[in-house]
Amino acid sequence: MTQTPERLTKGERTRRRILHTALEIFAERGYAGVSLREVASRAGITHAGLLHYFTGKDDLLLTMMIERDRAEIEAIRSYVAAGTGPSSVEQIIVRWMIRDIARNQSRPDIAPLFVKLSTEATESGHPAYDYFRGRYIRLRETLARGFAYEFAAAEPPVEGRDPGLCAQQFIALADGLQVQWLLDPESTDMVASLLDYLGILGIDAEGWADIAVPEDRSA
Amino acid sequence: MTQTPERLTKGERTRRRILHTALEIFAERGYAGVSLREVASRAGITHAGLLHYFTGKDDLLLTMMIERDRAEIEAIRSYVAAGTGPSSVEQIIVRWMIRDIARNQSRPDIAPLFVKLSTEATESGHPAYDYFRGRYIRLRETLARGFAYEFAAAEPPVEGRDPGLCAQQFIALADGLQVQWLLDPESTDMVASLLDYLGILGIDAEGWADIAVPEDRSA
DNA sequence: GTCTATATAATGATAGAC
DNA sequence: GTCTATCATTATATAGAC
Repeated sequence: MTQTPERLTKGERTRRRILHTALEIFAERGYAGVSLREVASRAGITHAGLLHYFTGKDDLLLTMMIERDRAEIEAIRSYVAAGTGPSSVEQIIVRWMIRDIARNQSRPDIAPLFVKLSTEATESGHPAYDYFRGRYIRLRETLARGFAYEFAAAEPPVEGRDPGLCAQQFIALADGLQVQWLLDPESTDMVASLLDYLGILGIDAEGWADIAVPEDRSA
Repeated sequence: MTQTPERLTKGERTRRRILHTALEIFAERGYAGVSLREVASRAGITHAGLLHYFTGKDDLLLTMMIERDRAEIEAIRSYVAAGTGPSSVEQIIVRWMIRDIARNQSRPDIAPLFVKLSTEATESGHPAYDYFRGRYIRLRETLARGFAYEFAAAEPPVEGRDPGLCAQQFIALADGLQVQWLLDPESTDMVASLLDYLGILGIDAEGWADIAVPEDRSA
């Protein structure tokens, strides 16, 4: 389905290396505070070389975000397709997010990026404003269906809670915990906090952080 | 206790105007993405004029944050002192935060600033890293005592919940909701969401957004 | 595919006039 | 108390060599 790295052209490999590096640096220091020269340098080329692949800084940012989203969505789909039980996205999305945050807590990757960029992008006119707006809306919808499923599947079933509101709260909680965790990792257990929230709702999420999921194969 | 604006020296008035303007612009577009020239220009002076009052950009940021904190703490203290009932900070801090967010939702002010800057400052080495780290720790402690009070005061009293964990969740929720609200104000009711969370915990927070509190008198 | 060289603009900061 | 003038640095972006 996808080519193995060895069979990629040199250009394609460079392009991916740039995207990977950009993700790393933007995750560390946001968008406005990072220069193309630095991204390029850490990717082993000059900034002029980088601009051979992307028309500019905005293009790099948005390409990176969209590419990353695509990979995430594909990972979820393939997990569902190969799943041992769950046969739709809403049946695994809440667990997926828990597992995702658990993984990020032990090996930070994309989460700090999203939190930093999403706040930075809240100013209308920011190159990623539309992207993030749409992303949050879609995520909230998907997660709302996930909560509706979990409420029905819970033992006993959860009554009287609005899945949309819970989706909103869950996302907010995850984002906000990320900030506290980045500032003070020792005193912030994101997974425990999220599982506790699910517990308050009446969802027994014991062990959700440990569900087996195929790892990302991207560099 | 404080001098009236008319009696301030010209320099002091300018200094305050700069701080006020900086807060506005940093709240809009973060720290890294804003230039001193822009702050100065919107404050009606040149950037060299601004640097007469602050040693540099970092100094402006930190002075602004600390000054703002001081005003907030004083406001809480004076509310408690003049209070009709509650006689300590922990008895009103949860309600205060709800009211504060309600006010910010109708007239955005300082909240977008804190969310944007706090994420930006999560990188160690950022000029405001230490400040935000300390601020979150203090806020969490204060709020934990607040939750302990509310749990005991609830009807019926709330048992078996960790006030510290709730404080962490409440702050995370407030921060995260702010992001969603900034991106999509129509579909995000921060106050309703927070009151719902308190409701899940067993705290009846009906009307907490409307408690009367003396307004800030600062420009 | 990546480089050097360069154009152009903006930044944080300083010195010193007024 | 605020300005103009200027500096050194860095930025994004382009043109064209190799």
